[in-house]
Amino acid sequence: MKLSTKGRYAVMAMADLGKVEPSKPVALADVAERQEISLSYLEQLFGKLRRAGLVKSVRGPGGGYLLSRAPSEIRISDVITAVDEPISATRCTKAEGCHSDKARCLTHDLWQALSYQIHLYLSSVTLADVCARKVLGPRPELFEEMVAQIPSDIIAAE
Amino acid sequence: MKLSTKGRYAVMAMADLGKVEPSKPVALADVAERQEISLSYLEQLFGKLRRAGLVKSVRGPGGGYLLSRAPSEIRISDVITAVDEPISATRCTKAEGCHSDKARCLTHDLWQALSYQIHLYLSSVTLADVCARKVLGPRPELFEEMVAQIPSDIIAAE
DNA sequence: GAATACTTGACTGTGACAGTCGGGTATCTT
DNA sequence: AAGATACCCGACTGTCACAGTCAAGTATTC
Repeated sequence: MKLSTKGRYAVMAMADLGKVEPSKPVALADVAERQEISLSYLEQLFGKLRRAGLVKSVRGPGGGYLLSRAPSEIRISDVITAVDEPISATRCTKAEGCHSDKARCLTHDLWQALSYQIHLYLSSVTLADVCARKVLGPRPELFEEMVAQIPSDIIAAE
Repeated sequence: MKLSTKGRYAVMAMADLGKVEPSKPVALADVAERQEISLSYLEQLFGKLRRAGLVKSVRGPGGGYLLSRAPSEIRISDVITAVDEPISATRCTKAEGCHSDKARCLTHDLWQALSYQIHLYLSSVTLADVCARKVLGPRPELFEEMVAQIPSDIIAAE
């Protein structure tokens, strides 16, 4: 199970934009330095973010990128889907396979439900939440329960 | 964002074991044929499942694998963590990085919370649930809401 | 003792991620 | 107009896990 850092880099960079005052473009070089991400790699990511309509670019000296909406109006799921490959957890397509093979469809439902869970969570958190350190999601009252249930090996240790 | 099919194969195979009567070993070759998974690949996965204590093996003719517990006592998260690499969504370790770099820690919290969400869901579903097609998770009443919120591009189309 | 079936390790191809490099284009400042 | 700034774009590379194959071995039953 792997959650790529690609989307994480994008969120880090977007949060960086969200923390300075709006209407002032931020140069990618500054973001790269503050977040310790390769400039060239950031350019790739921001190309996708721009095409997705999440940021606007200003060329020339003094230029850079700025958020196209308020941080509270940008969901983390928007950022993730803009830069990541789409979630593809299943092998059976709608066209074939699922009809004859019951067992495969059972897990297909499971994986689809998991995708929903992930997306539901990432949709519930906005850039503004991340900047304000409110990242516990739609049900903060469950956080203690969540932590208690997790065996340590689910998270890669050191 | 990618959810590997490795864990899915493992769940499919475990569900296959769960659907036949217990105490009768099932040959991997049968599972491979029913689930359309390479036999050699299945052998790899069941090696991990056995070392994790989820299945027991019976050697010799008439042998095979059987679940070491009742399907209702086996959580999907047990299966996933047995065969998958641990979830590693973050780059900053506890030892360094997180102290000086606030912005990185912000997304660190976010990704950790996401890992919790995923694990919470996968812990809430058992093998028996999968076999009985009850895979909506801890809050089935939210399913309609979930579906309504998902843009189609989050799931790889066709 | 032969057939069955698990067990193990080495090996290979593919694809996404992560990152680099080099050139280009638009725009502002002087 | 020139040049500096900074976005823009495509090609390229290394690494790693996944997905799968192959071959040899060991234990057990009939």
